[in-house]
Amino acid sequence: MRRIDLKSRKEKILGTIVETYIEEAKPVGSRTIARKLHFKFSPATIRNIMADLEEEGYITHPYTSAGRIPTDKGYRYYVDYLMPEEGLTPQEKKEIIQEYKTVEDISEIMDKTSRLLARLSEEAGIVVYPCLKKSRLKHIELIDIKDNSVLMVLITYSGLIKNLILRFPHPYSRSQLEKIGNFFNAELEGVYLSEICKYLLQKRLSDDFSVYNLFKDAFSILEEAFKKLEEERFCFEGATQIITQPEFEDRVALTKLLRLMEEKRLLLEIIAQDMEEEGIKVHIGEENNFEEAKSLSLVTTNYHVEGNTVGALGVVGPTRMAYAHIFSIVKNVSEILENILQERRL
Amino acid sequence: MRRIDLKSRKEKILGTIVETYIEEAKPVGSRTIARKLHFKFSPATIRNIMADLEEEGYITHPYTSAGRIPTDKGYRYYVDYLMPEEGLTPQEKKEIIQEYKTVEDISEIMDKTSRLLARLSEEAGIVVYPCLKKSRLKHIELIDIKDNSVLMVLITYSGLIKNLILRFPHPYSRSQLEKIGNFFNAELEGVYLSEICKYLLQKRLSDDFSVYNLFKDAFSILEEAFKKLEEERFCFEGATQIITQPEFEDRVALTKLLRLMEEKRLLLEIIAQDMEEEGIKVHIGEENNFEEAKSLSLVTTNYHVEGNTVGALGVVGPTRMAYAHIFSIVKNVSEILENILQERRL
DNA sequence: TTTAGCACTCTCATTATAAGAGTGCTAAAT
DNA sequence: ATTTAGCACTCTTATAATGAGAGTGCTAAA
Repeated sequence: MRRIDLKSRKEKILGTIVETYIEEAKPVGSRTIARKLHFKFSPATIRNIMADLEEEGYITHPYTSAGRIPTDKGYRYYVDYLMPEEGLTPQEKKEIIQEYKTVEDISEIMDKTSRLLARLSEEAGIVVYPCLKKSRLKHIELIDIKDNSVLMVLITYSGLIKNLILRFPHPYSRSQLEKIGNFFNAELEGVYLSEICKYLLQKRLSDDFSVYNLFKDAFSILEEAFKKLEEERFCFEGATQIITQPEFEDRVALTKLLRLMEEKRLLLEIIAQDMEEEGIKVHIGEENNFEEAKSLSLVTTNYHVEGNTVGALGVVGPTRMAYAHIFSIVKNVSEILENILQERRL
Repeated sequence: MRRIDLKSRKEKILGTIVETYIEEAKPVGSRTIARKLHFKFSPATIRNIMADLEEEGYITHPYTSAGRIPTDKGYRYYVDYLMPEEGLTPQEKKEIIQEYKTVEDISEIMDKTSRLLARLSEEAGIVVYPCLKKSRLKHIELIDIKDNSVLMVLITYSGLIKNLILRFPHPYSRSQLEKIGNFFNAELEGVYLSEICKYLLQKRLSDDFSVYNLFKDAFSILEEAFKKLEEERFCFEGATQIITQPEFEDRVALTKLLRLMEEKRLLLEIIAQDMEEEGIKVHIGEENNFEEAKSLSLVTTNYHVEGNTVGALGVVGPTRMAYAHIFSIVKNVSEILENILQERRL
């Protein structure tokens, strides 16, 4: 949405309404605004301006004579043009450092990140695991575990480690496995995981048949295993605390929200769509395509390792959320997450 | 608690009160009971008996003249002596099969199990990961990943696979790693993971010094890594749906519950304590040691692989929960989980 | 020992009432 | 041409009052 020319006085009042409503969760009256603006305008003047803002669709009345609350359009204008840039408090920064102090494996990092987002924002936090497909292979190890089963350990340059169990139609001897493993490592090192199958298929036509023949009848097994890497995993934390917000005292709103919590995949879809686009994105209420999410807002961003977008994270809550603060939380947490992942790359 | 001699008429009435209250969530009156018992007794008779039951502490009044609700003692008696043995409906059995149809790695199994418990019981489900310490080592693989870092893959006979990253004070060559790996596999195969450190320490005094010397300065690293295996991981699902139960409309009760949900570790503690004891355990309300859990009940059981208790699972909800049904859910799900884990062992 | 009858208690839903917050409009002030 | 004060009006919310209903406990009869 382009910036509409709201004269600065109007903007100040809209901003005050939005911020006050975010804080207090109840309709904002003209007197309150006058006070917040140090009586630069009288309540009567403010009422006139509010009538204009309402006509233009930035705010509404819940009933004839209550204060005003922002509409989605109002929040959108606030987020795009009025929102101040906020930083985190030293306290919050300390909390982040503290949380990440003892992390080891990736699922722990994801867990802690989503908890952090939830706790700092006092809404729900969601984090999508770094996606393997966009990482380059550093090393493959094949370990014979039983009969026809082989454990394949994939290690990527981005520091991700993934175990896959392959069930072949017939057993391989240890020396055969070693041969295949060496072949894989020689041929596939540096290749993006998403490309591996394609790459192997091409090899079929190439020179080194002796090893390829060893596993070519098991190719479909490999293909299927690599498909597993496509699945997006994610963490979601804080559902319970967003339920206690006053907007969900209403039984209908609550039921909708609960359905969404059960079907978290819908949220994943929203957040995954954003992944391709750089920067922090905000989705406000009705802007969301899913019926269940139309009373919610999301603040999301993607995160990178070695310059590649590998995942996304964000905060989910009612449309009445502390956008400025949450913007800053999402920004900071994603940056710190990037640093941590960066340090772990191989 | 021993069976107190409640004459069978009393028992019938207590059972009816418990079951009706579980279903309806509101105090049960004498007329309702009379109807449920096909007017074998008049409401007046039932009132007399209820007065006795109340005096003995099995039921209470919320206020002078409402119906009765069971006390924790009442629920306890019901669970111990009155509860019928219920099975699952074919529908439910189908749902379980369906859920487990496509499972691959252990975290997926745990995830699905907790979701299953939550969905079937309409309460919250909790599952503790199989504990590695109680598994015997089948194979160790050491993979050089970067500078001083080595990936250690532990494979157990129970089919669990665990990756640990070891950061050594100095780098090892590939051939050194292989030597150490071979040594480990030769010496440690079949040893319980909890015993490995102790076992290696004993080796210090033994004959084969040449390999032991290679890593003995890194022993503390190993020790620390193995300590990681002690941590209990778990899944918890369904918190949102137990919040909607009428008992949590009260703001105070809700707050307590939310704190518990944030600090899920408390639940873990309860469930982990039960692990040592065989069979299905029921904890009712005040029986729980934690303040926050005193209005909740847990139905838990442990599960086994190869005869060893390796984990636990259960259902958490308000004291007014469908004990008979949930008992059956916990029993069936744990059995099926055991089968699945059993099939995966190596 | 069981049951019918009845007075009594307490909740819950409904209604009435008053206080309060906030608006919109009009007319005066700047 | 704006801005503001004043005021009537609207709608919510809290509180109290009321009555119906559910269910009890007790007494006395079956």
